[in-house]
Amino acid sequence: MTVTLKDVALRAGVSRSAVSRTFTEGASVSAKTRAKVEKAAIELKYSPNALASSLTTGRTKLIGLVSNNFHNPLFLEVFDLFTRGLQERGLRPLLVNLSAETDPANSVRMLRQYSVDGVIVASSTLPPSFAEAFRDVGIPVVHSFGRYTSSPHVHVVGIDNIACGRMAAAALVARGHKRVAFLGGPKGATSTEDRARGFLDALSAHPDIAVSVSYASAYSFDAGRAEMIRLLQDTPAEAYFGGDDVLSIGALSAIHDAGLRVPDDIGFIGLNDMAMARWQNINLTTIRQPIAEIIASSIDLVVGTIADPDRHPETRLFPCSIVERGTLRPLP
Amino acid sequence: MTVTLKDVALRAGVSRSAVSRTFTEGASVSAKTRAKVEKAAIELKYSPNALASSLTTGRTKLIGLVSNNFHNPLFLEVFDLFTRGLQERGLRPLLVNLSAETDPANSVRMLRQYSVDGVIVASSTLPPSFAEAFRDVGIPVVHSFGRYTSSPHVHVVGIDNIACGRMAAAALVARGHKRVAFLGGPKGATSTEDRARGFLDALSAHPDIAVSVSYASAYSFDAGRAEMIRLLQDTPAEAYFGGDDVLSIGALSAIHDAGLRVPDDIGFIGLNDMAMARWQNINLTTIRQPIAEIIASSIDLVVGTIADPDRHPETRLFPCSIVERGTLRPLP
DNA sequence: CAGATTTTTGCAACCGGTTGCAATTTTCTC
DNA sequence: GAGAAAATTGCAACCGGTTGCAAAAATCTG
Repeated sequence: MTVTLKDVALRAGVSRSAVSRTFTEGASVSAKTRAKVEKAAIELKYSPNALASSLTTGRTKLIGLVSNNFHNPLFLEVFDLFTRGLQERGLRPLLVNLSAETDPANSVRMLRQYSVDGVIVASSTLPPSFAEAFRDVGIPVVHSFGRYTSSPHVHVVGIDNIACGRMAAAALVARGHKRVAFLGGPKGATSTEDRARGFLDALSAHPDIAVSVSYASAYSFDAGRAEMIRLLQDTPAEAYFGGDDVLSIGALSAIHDAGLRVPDDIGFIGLNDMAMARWQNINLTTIRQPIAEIIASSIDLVVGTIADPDRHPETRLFPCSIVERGTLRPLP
Repeated sequence: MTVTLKDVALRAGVSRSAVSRTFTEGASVSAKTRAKVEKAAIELKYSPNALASSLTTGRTKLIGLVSNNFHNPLFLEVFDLFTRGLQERGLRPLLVNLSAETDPANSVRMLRQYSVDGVIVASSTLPPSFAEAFRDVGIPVVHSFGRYTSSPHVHVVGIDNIACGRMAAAALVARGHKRVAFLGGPKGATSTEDRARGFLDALSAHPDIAVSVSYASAYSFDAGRAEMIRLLQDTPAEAYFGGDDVLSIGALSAIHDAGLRVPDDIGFIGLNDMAMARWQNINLTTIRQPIAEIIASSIDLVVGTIADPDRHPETRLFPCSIVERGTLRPLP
């Protein structure tokens, strides 16, 4: 059924090595044999078996793409960019959906069985130890959207969440709000922890401003809405920094339903700038995370690490910026 | 660096075959050797190379998941369900992002090189010929969200788009609307063509109702909004059937911005019932497409076809139903 | 055109597994 | 405990490729 090297070799009247060589970049083949082989290959519709060759070359061109964010619309953009970026370099994404799993053991085993050349962990909630589990078994790995550490054990590409927290605080302070709050994502998420830290840190310099913090159970519309509904039962703050965009959108829906107006009664700033944030019916003021750059850089890094496995772990943080839209009142 | 069968065999003091057999379901190994092998395997952290074994078994457990819908939030749900469903059966999704490509040649070549056991084409816009290209080279394939044909050449799992068009028409008719319209997705998309057909077909029985049709350039917020803005320059219809949910949400934003109220001034019904449709700030009346069933059935079918490649092509259509929310006035 | 150089080629071993077969060991039967 | 049946085991060939090496062919040199 399947056409192999041998079939092509037979038909072309050459050795199997000759066939292999015509399909190997930079191998030594005369124009004459190459022609014969290519002719035979086309006639037989031959296409080389990438997995068989991986056995000797040690390269599968398979990249494990591991994520646990299959409910945040931002991640559709992330998967789009990752898959396209990988494909452009001739790499194939093997997708792993972690769901609620946080133990790397299964993913590591599975991706090792498939001899992936490298792994990209795309998650803003998993701890650094997750990606480290891949490094521990010698698989090049980069953690995208991961947490910064001063002495990283694996490559991390993302944003400075602490700085983002500060940036959000500054934006609210600049607008003269006296009661502000952080409505974070799930409490254990590294990104939420860091954003909270930066936010509180920046506000500690403003003793006249009242600050509060609470957490939604997930980076999701429903969780953001539920938490905001809870907050509205008491006296809410004047302005909120939402843990991310989708959660903020959920919170805003609760605010509208309560008959309050945005940004007059309550201001909101999100984080991510996902495509939906600029939809005219959402129009969310937010902190833009440059995901295209993060992803391109992650791919670069994993490719580089495949080429040089001893490469020193690196942290690449990209600057974020505020995108002014309609959920935060203008600067005075 | 990597631990192989031989290393384990050596350490356990048995033959390579014995090691292979302990890791093969249902092979003949004594409890004693199995114990020795497992001990050695654990000590060496051995895990079998799935690709090497695929060479002899002819099974990679790799499934190509091909899609061109990386901008429609519905497809995040689709990818989530597919990846989880495949993983549960021990299958690994190799993701292919078609972007704007509509020629199957590249995907076919690539997925053949990786010896995928089967392919799932997840797209409501690609023509049947796309999936057929896989069947032509002997790869089991199912087209999810594909177009129904009476004598299919490949498996198709999805909904009856023509019936959905009729259902939408009936919903608008039942509400007494006299000027209705279909605001479709991209003109070439099979799903849009069929929905338009069903819609128009059902309305042809109502000569007193004025019908019009137009097309957005994509199943996207921006395209839906742009087309609606165009429509609002003239006299718009009283009620619209939107090609899908995300496009409908875009159209609704234009309607709101024009100062018109929904559903009083203009009614809207979408299609898909993606997660966002039930967000309280969207609250879209829509036709629910049972994606979980479609996906589970697609996986069943591809697995079944891998087991029996001569299986006759099958079309499985799932019933849709209207989900009443806030964008269509209640039945009189 | 002979001899030296370079390029091309095929052989054979190998990558990490699986599997049919025959030999060996274990278990069963009486 | 002997003989037959069943279970286990290792050998060796194979899956579809790649690659070092030496032989063969082509090209260059004077």
